[in-house]
Amino acid sequence: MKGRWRWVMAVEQKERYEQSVLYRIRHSTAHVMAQAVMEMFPGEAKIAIGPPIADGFYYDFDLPRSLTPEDLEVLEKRMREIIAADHEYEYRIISAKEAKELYADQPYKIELIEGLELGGLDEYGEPIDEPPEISIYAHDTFTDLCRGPHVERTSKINPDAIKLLNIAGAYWRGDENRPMLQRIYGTAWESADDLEQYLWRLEEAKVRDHRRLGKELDLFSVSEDVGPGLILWHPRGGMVRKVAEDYCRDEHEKAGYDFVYSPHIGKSKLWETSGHLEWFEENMYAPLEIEDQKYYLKPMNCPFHVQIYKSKMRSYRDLPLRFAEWGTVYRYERSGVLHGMMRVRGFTQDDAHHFCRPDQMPEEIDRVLEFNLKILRAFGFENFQAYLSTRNPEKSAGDIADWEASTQALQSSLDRSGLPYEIDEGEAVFYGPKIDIKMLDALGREWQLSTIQFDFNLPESFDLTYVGEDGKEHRPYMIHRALLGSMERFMGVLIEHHAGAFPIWLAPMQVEIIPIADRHLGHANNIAERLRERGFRVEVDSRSERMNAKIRDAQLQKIPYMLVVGDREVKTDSVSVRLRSEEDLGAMRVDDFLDLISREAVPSV
RNA sequence: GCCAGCGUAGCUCAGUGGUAGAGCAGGCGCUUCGUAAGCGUCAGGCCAAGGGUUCGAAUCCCUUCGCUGGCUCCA
Repeated sequence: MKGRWRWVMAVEQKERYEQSVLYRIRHSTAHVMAQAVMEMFPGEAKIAIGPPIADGFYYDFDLPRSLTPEDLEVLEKRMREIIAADHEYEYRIISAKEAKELYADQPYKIELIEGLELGGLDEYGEPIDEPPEISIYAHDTFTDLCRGPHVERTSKINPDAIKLLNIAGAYWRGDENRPMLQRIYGTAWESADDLEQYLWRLEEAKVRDHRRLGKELDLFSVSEDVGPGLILWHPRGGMVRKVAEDYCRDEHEKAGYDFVYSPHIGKSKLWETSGHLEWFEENMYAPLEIEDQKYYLKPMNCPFHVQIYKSKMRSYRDLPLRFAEWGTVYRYERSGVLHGMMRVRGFTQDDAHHFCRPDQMPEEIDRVLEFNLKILRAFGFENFQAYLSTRNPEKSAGDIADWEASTQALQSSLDRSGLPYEIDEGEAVFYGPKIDIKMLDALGREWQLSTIQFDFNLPESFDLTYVGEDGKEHRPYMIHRALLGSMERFMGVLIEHHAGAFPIWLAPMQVEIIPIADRHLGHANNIAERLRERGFRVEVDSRSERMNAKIRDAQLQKIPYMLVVGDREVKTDSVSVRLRSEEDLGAMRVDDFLDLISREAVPSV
């Protein structure tokens, strides 16, 4: 549903889609919808573009008034009539002049035609290679500037397999300085069953939504009184985070990282030197005045780690140095972009900075990439998409030659890793190119977790040096990296990925002990104690409720193990094990259960 | 930030100009039960906030705050 669906799909998948019947159906349905909208506002509707997207299509319009949900029903009804009339889609290649006459009263179309005519810009305003050819597709009263392809006739669209979904604002050509258009999103499938399935999928996605699960499982909240985009971690969410962090810290230690800590604010001079005030100020909060000095809340941890590096002379023998910190940063994000835990204003990065000699750089990138994947896999992630972000000409510091060399270094490392990746042109941060690893959320939106960023600018601007074998000063290279990204976003993605049923080692509560009657409480507490001694997270449901109710509640809380204890279990020092999958493992001795959970409550490998 | 929609009890929601409701959750009793909700009872609300229209506003209008879906921007 996101505009960037084009990049979410792998290239081959995208090409296959563009040749599919479904693609033509959706494209044609978009035209039918546009016709219905034109009829609703005769002479007043201005049409923009209407392409197929991942699970449907959209069309952008400039209209005299705002559309309402009721309008969608009217439009949908009219669309079915148009479809039923079985109009043919007629293709024609026309000259630019002819096209301009045809769309004399359609300013957006005129702009598109001029783009094609003058210099090969496609409908998104992006450059294209092929020589542009202007073509139109017409059916019934509607003629669209369009390169197709379409179905032959409107009757190829199944009237029971289309649905208009929602209305949204969208800037013309994605530029916030240009007019805001009204976008109608719709979906179209080959069969009513497919549509049904798709709608069901949307409902399913809502069930996995981390904001809903966050409430239901009591993991986190956002308080209006604290402020938007500021997360409060509840005990259960906090436990998941603690376990995740503990694991990561241990792994970092094994991987040769040092742990550092840094403050939340720093003098303006620091941020001037680092370039943040030049390049990142719009994301930084207003400074605090302390004794006539301006201090800024940190949006990144790097300048502090750089200062630690600079605190003494470094020898080539000391490198690489790897400073890790779970550093909490604050960034101003525009109010409309905030989204649960996924997009917030204060977050804790599992951040680290590597300082190394130029000759160590390739190995250092290889290592961090490998370490990165290992960590993500431990949390049950298998499918991610890597991107190589290249220089943004309008937002970059330093020499172009350095940019090229470092981009090349990252790319070779990606090639060596065998990880599939795509190039994100112009998406780099101001100080260097980066490798990003992204995950999809429940609704198919992608979120960036890991980032590995090359930096040749901070070593320069802070004049970082090490003494080489030759006794002279040399400039180290620097890598910024965050693997989980931010604990907040990671938690959000983790919740959705597992639909709230965390892997056993991460589950905030691992075992619920369910005594059948009060006389079984003693045995229940005894078992709980034995499990706690072994480091497991256990609680006894001692409420005056029926066993069924206790099971239901534990099930809803997605607690991995429910241990039912009644007369039979007390007699034999055993427990009846029920899993959250609803599987009933039957009775087993407490010691056997301890073996079971010890085997299962571990990170994936 | 922009376009649109929404904001009623802790949660999910009904109420659309005439005395604020339900279910769940919570408190208190009773119940002691074998794999997804035992029964009863009590309490809980400045209807997001502020202003206006009206004899009368949860309901209509305006402003602000917050949330949701997009757009732009980003970990």
